[in-house]
Amino acid sequence: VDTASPPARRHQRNARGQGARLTGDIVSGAVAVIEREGSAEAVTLRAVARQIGIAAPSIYAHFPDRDAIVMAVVTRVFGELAAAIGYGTEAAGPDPVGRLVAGCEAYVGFGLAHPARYGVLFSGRRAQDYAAAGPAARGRPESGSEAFGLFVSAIEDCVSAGVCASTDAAADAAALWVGCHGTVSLRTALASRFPWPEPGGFVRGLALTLAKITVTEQPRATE
Amino acid sequence: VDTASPPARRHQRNARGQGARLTGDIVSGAVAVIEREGSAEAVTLRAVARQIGIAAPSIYAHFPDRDAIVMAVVTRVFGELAAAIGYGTEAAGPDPVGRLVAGCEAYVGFGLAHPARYGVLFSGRRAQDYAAAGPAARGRPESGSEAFGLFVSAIEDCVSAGVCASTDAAADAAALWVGCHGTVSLRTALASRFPWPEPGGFVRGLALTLAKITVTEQPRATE
DNA sequence: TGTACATCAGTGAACGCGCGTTCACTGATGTAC
DNA sequence: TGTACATCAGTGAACGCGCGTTCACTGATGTAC
Repeated sequence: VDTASPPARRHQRNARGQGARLTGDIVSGAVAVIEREGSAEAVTLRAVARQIGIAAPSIYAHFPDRDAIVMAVVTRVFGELAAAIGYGTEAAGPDPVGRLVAGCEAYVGFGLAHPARYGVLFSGRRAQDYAAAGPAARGRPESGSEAFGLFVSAIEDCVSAGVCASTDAAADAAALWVGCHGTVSLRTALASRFPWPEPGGFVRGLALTLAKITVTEQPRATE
Repeated sequence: VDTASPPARRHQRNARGQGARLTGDIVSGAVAVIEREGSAEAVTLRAVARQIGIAAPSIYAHFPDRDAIVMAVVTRVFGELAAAIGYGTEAAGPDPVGRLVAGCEAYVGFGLAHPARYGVLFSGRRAQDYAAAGPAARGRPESGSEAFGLFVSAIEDCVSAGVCASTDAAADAAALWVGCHGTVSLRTALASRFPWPEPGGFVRGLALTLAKITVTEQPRATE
């Protein structure tokens, strides 16, 4: 592997008072390294510094150590994942079943489209602690719970609409999350070496089954 | 982390003609390192050598490089997993639904009991290739498929017994595998930071749902 | 308007470490004659 | 029964590398007087 790639281009010095911008650049550089190398192990201070064209010690003004960078990456990627789910859900229209299915498809779609980034969320033994307790997560209680909360409300909406037999939204949301995560994780790991059913229908079926949906086709509810 | 632990004890030299025994010891040592450090990243030639009390270069007589050791570990652990599933299934008795549920519980139980070992199976981007194509896997076609095959036959047995609505055993076995793997992976990653339902009932419900079981209590079929 | 100074943003060289890998080797054990 | 030799199982020192981290520093820019 061509690990020691040259320093791309020299990072342009930030203006006085704008030094904090480099913090974001470092996180972006770490994500770029992860995407290029395929794993969070590749996030070293020197690799990140090369990626964005700075000297390695410059990072210490922004992060106390390597783990803090990975922590910030986890927080950012959890945000991207939640945004992808939210976007997919909104694009699906008003039908709660359609929204739930679209949210799950968006989750799986994000994970399969960005396997390295997705993997960072669950690879580190302590990644989840970073996401919840790290300095970059100030203001938001638990990044991991954001995705879970979206699953819970999707199920609750279906229950309210009378198309879902769930009596414990939290438990069924956990099953839904397990299904979506398992799909991404297993397909990514075993890749093409396995005769997988096509993801589209598979995820839809998984979502409808695990969420205990009773009426799949919901004709325009009000109008 | 106390990485550089002392060499435990000196490995006793194998008798003439028994040099191949060290091959197995190296794999066992690698598994021990993984269990102790929690990740396959910790498997270095020197760490494994320290673990079993040999000099690092001695490994080259048995494995061409580091990756080959990890490959052999993956093959061994896939075997352990399949054995655990088989044992759980057999202990459940003759009822096909009970056997299917027990197999899933054994899968999840193995994964939660040995998270580091289980993680090796799916962590490396190429771990699955090792399991199928590596020299240590000679004679068995695809280690990963072993677990999958057990899921398929469990579903087929339920269909034969008339207690399962599955019309595509392979697709439903994939869903079952996704559910079991997702449970292990997500619970391991998020650990106690999340209000998980207790594993027992959760896995049972997941298995019955995903396998499309129609009759859960099967009174002694014949007798 | 000038000038000394503080601060900011970031650098370059160096340290000690564990790593994979190579090399020439050592010492025990079996075997041909 | 002896002895030279081949083989086996494994060693110890050394290499060059990328790493995290430290240290003293540089040069631009704003600010007090």
